[in-house]
Amino acid sequence: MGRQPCCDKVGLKKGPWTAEEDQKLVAFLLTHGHCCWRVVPKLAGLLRCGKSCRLRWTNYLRPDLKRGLLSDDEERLVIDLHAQLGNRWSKIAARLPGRTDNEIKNHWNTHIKKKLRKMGIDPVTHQPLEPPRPPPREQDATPPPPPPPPPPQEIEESEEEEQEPSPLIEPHEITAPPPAAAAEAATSNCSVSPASVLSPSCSSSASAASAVDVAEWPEPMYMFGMDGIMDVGWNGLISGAGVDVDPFDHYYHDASFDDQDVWII
DNA sequence: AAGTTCGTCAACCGCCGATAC
DNA sequence: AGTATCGGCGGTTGACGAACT
Repeated sequence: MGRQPCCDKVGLKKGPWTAEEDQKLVAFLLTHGHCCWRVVPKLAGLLRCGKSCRLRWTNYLRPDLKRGLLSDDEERLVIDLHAQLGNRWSKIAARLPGRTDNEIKNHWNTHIKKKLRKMGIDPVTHQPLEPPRPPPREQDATPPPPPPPPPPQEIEESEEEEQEPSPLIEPHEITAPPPAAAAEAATSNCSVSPASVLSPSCSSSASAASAVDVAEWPEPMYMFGMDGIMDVGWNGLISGAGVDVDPFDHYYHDASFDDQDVWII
């Protein structure tokens, strides 16, 4: 006999989260924290499985999350860490406070990977790509496979554990901004007011989740002042003028992107 | 203006190690 | 000791908006 199932998968909602669901989850977690995700949806009054709640919280609702594009420094760090760690996004995310593995993974797949390819860098091996081959003749229709790429430089696990991880805020440390303060925070930064400190206990009843009036809770995208932050992006990075740090400058020092986002060497 | 293609990203899926029973 | 679930992770999907034709 093992543990109880996470969820019965029957009658559970899937797909995009609604504002009301977000409100319920945030209200519950900010009030109670979480001891096990399985009971969170039940206590919070959500028709979701615990796994879905955990994902929503860690990837979107967590108050310590940064939103917006990665900064130049963050991007460079992601590239460096990826060269060392490979697709271990959670390890990479641990080095970037306020960023999630999902966010970094998406950014890598949609932005960085493309840029590296344009530069002739293999995003997997971080080595120069093979130059484009001439059309194959009949004789070499089946060329020998290329030699296997060298494995990415691995960071020693022991060394990694010795290093101090980025101080992400634990659920029991999260402070809940009062709705009014949250609205104010939306215009400044993602800092939250130390109005209350959470306990990880989940012994209280679900009724306490209604302590935060749903009708007064701000829109989740704005509740922590997430949007509009760090909207720097590649335009500032590649335009040339006034660029101090280029994540790729250790690949090609005499190259840049033009206005059409085309790599110029 | 309408249709199509492309880019982005939130969310799901499935696997794995740890662990409760 | 064996079994089944939890929590976490990485890969993938699909909805949606923007850009293009």
